[in-house]
Amino acid sequence: MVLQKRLDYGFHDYQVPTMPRATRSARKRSICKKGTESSQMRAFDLLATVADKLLHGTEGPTTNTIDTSTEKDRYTVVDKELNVDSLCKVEPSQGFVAELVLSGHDNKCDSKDCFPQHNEHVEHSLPLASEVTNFDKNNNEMGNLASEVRVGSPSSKESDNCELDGKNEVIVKYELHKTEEVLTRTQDRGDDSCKREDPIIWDQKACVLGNSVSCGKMTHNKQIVQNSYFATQNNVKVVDRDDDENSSGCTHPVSSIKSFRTVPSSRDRRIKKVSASKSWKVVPRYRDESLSKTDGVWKSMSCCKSSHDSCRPQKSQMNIPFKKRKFFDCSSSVSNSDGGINSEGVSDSNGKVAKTDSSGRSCSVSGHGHHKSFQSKDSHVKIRIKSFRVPELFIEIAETATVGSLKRTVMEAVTAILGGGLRVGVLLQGKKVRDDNKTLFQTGISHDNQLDSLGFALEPNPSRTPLVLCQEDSPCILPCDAPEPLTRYSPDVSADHPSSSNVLPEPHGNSLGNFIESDHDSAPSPTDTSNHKSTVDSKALVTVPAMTAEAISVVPMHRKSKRSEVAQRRIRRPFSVAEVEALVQAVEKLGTGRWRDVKLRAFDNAKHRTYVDLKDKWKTLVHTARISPRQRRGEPVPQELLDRVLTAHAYWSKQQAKYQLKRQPERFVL
DNA sequence: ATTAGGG
DNA sequence: CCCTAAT
Repeated sequence: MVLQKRLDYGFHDYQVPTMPRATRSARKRSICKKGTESSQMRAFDLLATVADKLLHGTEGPTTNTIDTSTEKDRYTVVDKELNVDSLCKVEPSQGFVAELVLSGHDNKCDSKDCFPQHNEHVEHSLPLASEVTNFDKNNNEMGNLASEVRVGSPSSKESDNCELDGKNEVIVKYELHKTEEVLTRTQDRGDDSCKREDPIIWDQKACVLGNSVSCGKMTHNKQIVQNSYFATQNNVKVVDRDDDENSSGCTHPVSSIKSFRTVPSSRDRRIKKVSASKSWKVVPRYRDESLSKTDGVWKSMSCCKSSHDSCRPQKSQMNIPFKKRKFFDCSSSVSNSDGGINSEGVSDSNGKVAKTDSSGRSCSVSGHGHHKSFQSKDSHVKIRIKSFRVPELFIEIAETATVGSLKRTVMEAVTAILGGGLRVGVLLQGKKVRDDNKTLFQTGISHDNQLDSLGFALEPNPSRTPLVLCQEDSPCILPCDAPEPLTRYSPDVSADHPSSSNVLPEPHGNSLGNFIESDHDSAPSPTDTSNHKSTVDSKALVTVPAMTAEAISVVPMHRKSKRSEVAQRRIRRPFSVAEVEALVQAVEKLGTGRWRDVKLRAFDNAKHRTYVDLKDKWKTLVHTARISPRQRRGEPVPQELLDRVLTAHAYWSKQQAKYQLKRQPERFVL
């Protein structure tokens, strides 16, 4: 057939190259495939939205903030699980819960009611996380609230003497941070001080940073929390997720959000694939440690460790009665136990939000009480997640790497995690919302309802990996799969040596398409690495940005299990003019329909360009050539090339048509 | 493994 | 770019 076809196209003389064929490895991404897709949508839309926000909000700032200097070679972000003291039952499992904070009102909450009874745990948020800014900016109302939180870092408001259930006395200091600051803070000193090279350390000691926060067992301690973090204990929603997986998360095994690009209207977002990556394992910590970032500093707190150490992965539910929780909600935040990520703040479109329930109640938030009037008409639910924490992430990078590369590396790692290594869970009133088919409204997640009790959790995709629980002391490390480092460069090699610093691949000789970049430029596509799973299973936790020439290696820390690769969407690599030129030239010669040959002829060295990519590029080139110049985006392609595209396309289309006509009769005959 | 198309 | 169906 093939040959026949080629002949038809007119390439009688065509010779099959001896070179290796470029193949696009099949990805095994979807462990859970089809069935799940459609079903997961609704609630998932929300999740997707969140994810998008997360990514967007994060990117810039996040990367920028990282400061290598403090770190040695390794940068570790560790996530601790949070626990509520008394409630401590909650075990952190692998999931991460987002903490939602209701925006704003808190300031006002003087009333004791507003505060959580229990200690709060402070969470340590990943720098990344970030706050989703922009969101709600438009709302004035929100704006106020939001601004309180974020803007004006310097300003801090304090509410003192709030007592929580009498147990704890909490002094809350609100500090407003600008988003940036928050992000920025990432590593700074705050971290340093608490930096855990050794997670363990953290547990025990409470780090006190900044002025105010001290961590420790919180139970009856007086704590000062800055920022919105205070809220919480009550709200803590424990996630049962862990083991639940069966029931819960697993429901849909999966999911990775297909694309993070968000559409403005988040609602339509769909999540498509399920990724199987289970790989991302978070290390469960049995300790309750939590870090909080308060002023930019991260603090860790440990709570009730002993009791909790029990390591029950399970479901710990909230001990707190619902009512109380609500109560507490005023304060606004919901925290989660595990801590994967915190998000703060959920608000509905009106700034009012969060308080809904509570509003009526105790929170004396000024004026915000319940103004239904504010509610959005469109019935859209707006959610603001201030920050997400990312699970433990280890990155190893050469000292010689630039800060910029580190930033990118971290960004990539985070993106990878978010994109495929984690799945998002939705918690409502402490319970996991498992039915993805329900609409938000049906679930109760509506603008005027319960936003305060809404939580998001980042959970590792269910992997088969056994969960390893950490022992107390060794909490750390662990369980994770051992994702292998992805290095795009030499995936295979690197796989074996996780720590190996990678390196640039040496440029190979070019073949025809020399101009085309060879792989090394290319970012590691998960695909590439994963393909060779034979070597090891690497999870692509991290991808290294292509542009960096520097050798970077990111290594996920835990490397034990082997297994699956994370299916991740390949990074986008726009075609350069040179590539377009090569493509056009090849197509002119070979015609359309012979993408493998085009690949071999012109892109043999560009491993990241598959024949499918070339075919797609041609498709887009044809489209581009047909639209007006002003509608074109990206790096402008010389008109001359576009003209050639049209010419070649027309020519080959005609050829193909001829071929078809010619064949038709034959078929009938047959 | 490739190709062709839709998304 | 991804995904699928059809080759």
